[in-house]
Amino acid sequence: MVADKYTPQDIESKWYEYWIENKLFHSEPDAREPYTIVIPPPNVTGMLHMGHMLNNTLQDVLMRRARQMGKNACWVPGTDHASIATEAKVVAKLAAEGINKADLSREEFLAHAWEWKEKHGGIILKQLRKLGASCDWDRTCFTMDEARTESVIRVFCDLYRKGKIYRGVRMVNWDPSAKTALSDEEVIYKESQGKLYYLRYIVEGSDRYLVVATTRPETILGDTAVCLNPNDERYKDIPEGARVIVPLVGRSIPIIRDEYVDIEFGTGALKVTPAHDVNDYMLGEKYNLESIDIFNDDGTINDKVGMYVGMERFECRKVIEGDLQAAGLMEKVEAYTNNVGYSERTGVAIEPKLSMQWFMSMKEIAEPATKAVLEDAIKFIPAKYKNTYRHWMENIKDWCISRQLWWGQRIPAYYLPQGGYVIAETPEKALEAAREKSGNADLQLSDLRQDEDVLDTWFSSWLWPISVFDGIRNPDNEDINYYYPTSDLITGPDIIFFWVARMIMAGYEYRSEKPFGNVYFTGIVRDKLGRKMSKQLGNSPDPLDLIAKYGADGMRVAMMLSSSAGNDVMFDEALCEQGRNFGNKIWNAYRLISGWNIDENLEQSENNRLSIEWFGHTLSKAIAEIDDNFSSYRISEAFMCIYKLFWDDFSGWYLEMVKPAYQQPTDKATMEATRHYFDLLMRLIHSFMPFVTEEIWQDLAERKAGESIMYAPMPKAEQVDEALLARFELAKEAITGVRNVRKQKNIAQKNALQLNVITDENYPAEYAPVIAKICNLSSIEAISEKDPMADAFIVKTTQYFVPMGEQIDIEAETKKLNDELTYLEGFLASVMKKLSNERFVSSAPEKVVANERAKKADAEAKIAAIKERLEALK
RNA sequence: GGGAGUUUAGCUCAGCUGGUUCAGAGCAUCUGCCUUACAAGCAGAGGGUCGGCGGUUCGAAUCCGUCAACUCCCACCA
Repeated sequence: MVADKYTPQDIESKWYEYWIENKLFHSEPDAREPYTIVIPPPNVTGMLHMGHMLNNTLQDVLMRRARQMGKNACWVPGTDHASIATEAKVVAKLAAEGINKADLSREEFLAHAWEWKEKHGGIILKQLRKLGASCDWDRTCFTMDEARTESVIRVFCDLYRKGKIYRGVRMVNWDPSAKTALSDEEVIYKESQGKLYYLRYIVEGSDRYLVVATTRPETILGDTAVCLNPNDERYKDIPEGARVIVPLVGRSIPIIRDEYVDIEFGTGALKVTPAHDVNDYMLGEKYNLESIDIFNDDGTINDKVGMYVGMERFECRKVIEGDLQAAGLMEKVEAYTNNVGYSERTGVAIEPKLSMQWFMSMKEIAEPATKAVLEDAIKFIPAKYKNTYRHWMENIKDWCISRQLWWGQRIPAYYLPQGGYVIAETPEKALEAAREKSGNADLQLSDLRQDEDVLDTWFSSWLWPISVFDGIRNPDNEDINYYYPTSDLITGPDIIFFWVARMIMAGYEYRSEKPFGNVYFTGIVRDKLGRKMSKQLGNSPDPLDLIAKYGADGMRVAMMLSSSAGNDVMFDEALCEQGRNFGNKIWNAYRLISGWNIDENLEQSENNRLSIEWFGHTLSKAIAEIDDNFSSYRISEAFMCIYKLFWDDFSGWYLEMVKPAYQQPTDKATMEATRHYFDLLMRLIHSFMPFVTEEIWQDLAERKAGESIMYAPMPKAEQVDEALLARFELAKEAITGVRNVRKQKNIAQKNALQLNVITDENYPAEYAPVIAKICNLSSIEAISEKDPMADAFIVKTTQYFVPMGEQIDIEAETKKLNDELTYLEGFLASVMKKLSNERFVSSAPEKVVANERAKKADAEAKIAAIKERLEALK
C-alpha cells in the first residue's frame, strides 16, 4: 500500500539505492543486442547545471527504454580533466592562499591539482544520481586516469610515427591569462567597441608622411613594414624603395606594395606587424620581413624594443595614444566597432602570437569521417547539422594540440642534449630511442628533457567512445568488440567541432568504424525570456534545488515537455510543477484502484467488459504512436502521448467508467484487467519517471527480491480496431451532450436523468451502459417521435433528448439550431463547389474525391436531422 | 562578407509525401463545481487571415520567388 500523499522526496533515494544495491545498472557483454551510450564527460570539478539536466534526462530515457526493450544497455559515465578550466581553478585557489603558480615546481603544482580533483572531482557524478541516471557506475572513467592517459600517449606516438603530428613555429591563438596556446575552436569572436587610430609615419628623407590606420597602436613596437596597394593612385609618387619611420620608435622600415591591402579601408596604408597578426604574418613570410615579438607570455611588453617595458598591453595602448598625441604623430582617432577574439575559458582577449607548438594534420583523417555523416552511416538529429559539419570538415585546419599547462597529459617528446628529440610511450623507450638516435649508448634518462607542454583536453576526449572500453590499448578485448560502435550520442551542437567531429575521426582511424550510430543534438536551456542561463545574470536555477522541490521525476518531465532535438529549451519552473502534478495524478489514480474490493461472486458487467475492451485498443494505438515517435527521436512528443494516455484516456475515461459505486465491490476480472493496465502504463512511463513508477509497480504485485520495473518488458502494440474507437467517440460526444444539459440547467450529477434517442446507424447502442453510468441516467429509451418538451442535442445524425418535464426555451433552441444550420449549409456549399468543379473531380486522386462525397452526404444528413428538429419545435 | 535555421492561439511548440488528423497539443486564461483518488483536481468555454506580398495548382500553413524580423554557425579588412 502506498502513502496517502505523493511526496517524491520520500521515495526517490530509496529506489536509487535499491537499483544500485542490486546492480541493475551494470552491464556485461552477453548474447543480447547491446545498446551503448557514452556520457559526454562533464568537467571533473564542475557543478551540475540545467544543460546537464536536459542532456542526461534524454540519455536516461533512452537507456531505460532500451533496457525494457530487452537490449543489454550500457551507459558509461565519466569526467573530463578539462585541462585549462581546471588548471585555472587551481591557480585561482592557490592565489587566494597567497601561492603563486610560478613559484611552484611542476610536481608541486600537480600535487595541488590532484588534491583539488580528489576533493571536488566527481561531485557532479553524485549529483547525476539524484536525477535517477542509470549509469553503470562500475565503469566510471576519467580522461586522465591511467588507462585513458596511456591510450592518449599511445595515440600521440602512433600518429607521430604515421607523420600526422608535427612540431613547428606558427601563428597561434595565445591566451595571456592562462599563458597557453589555444585551438581555433577555443576562440570566441565578439563585437566590441574600439577605436581606429590614424598614425603618421614620416617618409624617410622627406617632409611628407603616410597616415596608417590601426586598432592596435601598441603594436607599432613590432612594425617591420608599411604596405600599400600597388594600384593606389594616392601613393603613386612614393618612390620604389622608400622607407618610413615608425612613430615614437624611430625605426626605419620599408614600404612594400601588395594587392592584399584594401584601398577602401582607412587610408589604404597598412602597418605590418608580422609577430602579432595572422595576415601580417603572411605578408612577412612573402616579403621576408623581420618579425619582432613585443609581448611577454602574460601580455605585457617585453624588452625587445626597450620602450614601455613591462607595461600591460591595454595600458600600453592608452599610454601610446597619449604619447602619439603629444608628439604630433596622431592624425585622428575614430570610434570603431570590430570583432575581437576572446578565450573561451578565461575570457581575455586573444593575442595572435608566433610560437613553437605541436600540430596534427587533419585533412586526411577527416575524409572518412566526412563521408560517414554525409552518407548517413552516422545520422545527425536534426539533420541540419550535417551542413555545418560538412563545411567545417571540408575546410579543416591543422589542430594545435599542445598547451602550455601542467594539468593534462604531458607530451611524450624527449629532447636530446645535443638537439633533436625522440617520441616514445615511456621514458624507458625514449631512452632507448635516444641512445640509438644519438649513437651514444651512455646516455642516461637524466640527460633527456621531456617537453614541458601537455595535450589539449580534446585530444583525450576524442578517444572517449574507444578508450572507455580500453579499445586503444587492447583493441581486441571483449568489451570493445561488444559495445562498440555505441548506439546514440546525446550532446550539444556547441561541441560539434571540438568533440563530435573528432570522435568520428578517431573512430575511423583506430577502429575503422564509426563511434556511434546517431547523434542527437540538444538545444541550449534558456530562461523563459529566452536568455541564455548564466551565472552573471543569476537566471540559472540550481537543478538540485528544483529536484528537492518537485522531485527528480518532476524535473525530468519538465525537461521532456519542451525539448525537441536541436531546439532550445525555454525553461520555466512551472514545467517542473506540471511534472510534479503528473506524478501526483499517477499516484492518486493508483490510490483509487488500490482501494477497490473484489467480490469473487460478482459477474462482470457489460459496462466493465466494454470499458476494458475499449481501453485495450486505445492503449495499443498510443503505444504504436509512441514507438513511432521514438523511432524518429521525437522524444518529447512520445512523452506527450503517454501523458495524455494516462491523464485523459486512462484516468479521465477508463477509471471513471469502471469505478465501482461508493463502497461497492468490483468483480475479479475487472480488477485484474485494471491492475494489468496499470502495470503496462507504469512500464510505459518508467523511462521518463523512473521513481514513481517503480514505487507503484513494486506495490502492484508480489515482487521477488531485486526485481525491478527497469527490466519489465516494454508493452507492445496489438491490432487496433479503429471502427470500435470511432464508435466510442460517438458515445463520448453523447456523454458530453448530457453534461452540457446538466450544466445549462444546473442539475447536479447525483440527480439521475432520463435520455431518449431516435436511434440510427450513428447511435452507439453497444455503449449505452457506459453512457448511462457516466451520465447517471435512470434509463436510455429508444423513441421515434421528437420530444419538444426535452433539451436536445445532435451527435453526427443522431438526435438525443433529455426530458425536462417542463417547457424548454423554444426560441433559444431554435436560434441555436438555425446557427448550426447556417454553418452546415455554408460548409455544404463549399463542398458542392469543389465537387461541381470538373477539374477537381478529374485531377484529384480518387480517395480525395470520395472523401468530399462522404463529406457531402454527411452534411446533408446532419442538415436533415436539424431541419427535422426545427420542424418539431414549431 | 558567406551559410543555415526560425516565424502557426497569450506562452512553448506539433503539423512527416500539397487534399477529413487541417487549422492542432500542452500550459495559461475565463466560467461553473470542495461530485468520497487527485482543487497538484473535475466539467465546460473562448482564442489564430499559419510573418507580409506575389506566383504555381482544381486545391497551399505545406511547393517556388521576394521582402521583413529574429536566432545560430563560419570567416576576421588593419
